[in-house]
Amino acid sequence: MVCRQGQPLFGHDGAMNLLEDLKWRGLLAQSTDEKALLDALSKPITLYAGFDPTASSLHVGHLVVLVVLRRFQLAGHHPIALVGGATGLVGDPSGRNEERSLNTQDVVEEWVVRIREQVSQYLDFEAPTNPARVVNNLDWTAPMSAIEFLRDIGKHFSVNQMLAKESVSARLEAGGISYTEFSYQVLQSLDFLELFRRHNCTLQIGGSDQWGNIVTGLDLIRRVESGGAHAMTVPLLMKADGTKFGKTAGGSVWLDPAMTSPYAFFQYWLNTEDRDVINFLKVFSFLPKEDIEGIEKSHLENPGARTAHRTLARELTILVHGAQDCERVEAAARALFGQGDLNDLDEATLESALSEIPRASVANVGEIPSWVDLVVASGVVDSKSAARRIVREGGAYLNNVKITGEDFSPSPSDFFFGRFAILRKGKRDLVAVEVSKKH
RNA sequence: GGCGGGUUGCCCGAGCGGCCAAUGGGAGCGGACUGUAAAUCCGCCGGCUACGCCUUCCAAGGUUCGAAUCCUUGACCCGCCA
Repeated sequence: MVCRQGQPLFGHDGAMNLLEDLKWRGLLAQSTDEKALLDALSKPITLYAGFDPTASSLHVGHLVVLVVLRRFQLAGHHPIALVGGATGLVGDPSGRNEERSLNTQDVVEEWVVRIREQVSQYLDFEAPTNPARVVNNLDWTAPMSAIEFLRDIGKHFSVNQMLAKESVSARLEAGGISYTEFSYQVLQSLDFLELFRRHNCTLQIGGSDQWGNIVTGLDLIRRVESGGAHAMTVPLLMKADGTKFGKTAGGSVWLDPAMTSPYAFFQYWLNTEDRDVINFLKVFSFLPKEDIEGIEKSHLENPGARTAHRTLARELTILVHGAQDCERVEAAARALFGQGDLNDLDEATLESALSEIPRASVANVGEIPSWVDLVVASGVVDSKSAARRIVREGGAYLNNVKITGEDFSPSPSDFFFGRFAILRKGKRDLVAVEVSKKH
């Protein structure tokens, strides 16, 4: 699994292949001296990327870096995923114009556990020559005393330079920064130094907003260990319309299936704008260049077929949720969304399709709440006012048939197999209504 | 510690005693057109037991027939000075 046939892993050519591929995918934003990096990569190196526990799950934005880490592993290098048990307690000022509110230690601890699990999913720990590692920076930060920190680490930092960092200066402009967040770059630098010492880790990768923090680490390594190391960042992904990637009305698209269902996840990618779809395939998929170019060609010839979108959705859902889930949610979408008549679906198909989407339960067919109440109960809309508005505006459906009347309620005969009905809000938001079994 | 400015709905941002559930923009939502795309156009966009009622403009008090708008106190933010 480590390399594609015919591709030399190492040596100048191997390193070249890796870098050229990253460039072609648009994954190279900045790096330290490219020749030096190329030289370094001609032998297996150890590299790392850090992920701070700022929520109980990572989201699709993190996936860019995770996937790059994996690309490096596939090319034979040793990846380390660092979970920021320490840095997560402090808060990175990068890219924020406001101080973060601190999370409690308990909460961060819990998130560390979950994120550790998540990052592990994308790396191979069984690889015979280059197994992955996961580390937690709390392990070397927590035992350090304040005096040690100030004398051994702090002494190597110039406040002048720290202030000049974009992440800090932006905040000084915007209104201020606490000493806590100001110190973040020191902690991150310490991580790089520590991994350099422990594992001879000589490359850190991250989002381009991390460039400042990363090169500060390089300085520290140079000063303390006279060591040479490298840095590389991936661009912050933007959508063609200039908005942030990975956000929906409901917030982030999470990797945790409990937070973003595999169905919603698949739909997110399927609904990618045309202008972005090829770009996203390059960034996220492991499909080789030739395949993506082929997809691009057929996409341009017949965009309506949405093959590129479908490929993207599939690749990503398989990567994050596995092939089985992908198949399930795709089948569900086909069944519910397809041109076919809902009446043609058999009970088992319908049941499994409906299990993928938001739902509302009904006690028995004797007393069925209104369409409005059901949609609110499912969580798909926030208030009855909003649900009523949708009915009024002609966006309300029962079993693919438009309904009118704000007080409309489904009747018993609307339930397939006496158990299921499907509500739709607008073009693509579906709600399953299930009659719960009698006790 | 002193002086000045600020805190408005998801975000930005008007309003400066009644005409305010509160202008405008963005986001979002529905419709039309399409391809479960984009752009465009139209409509919506606090809640509810809904042509009426209820709760909002940092918090708590107060003035007034009446306050987001005035006063007092407090919290937080910003700027200048020490």
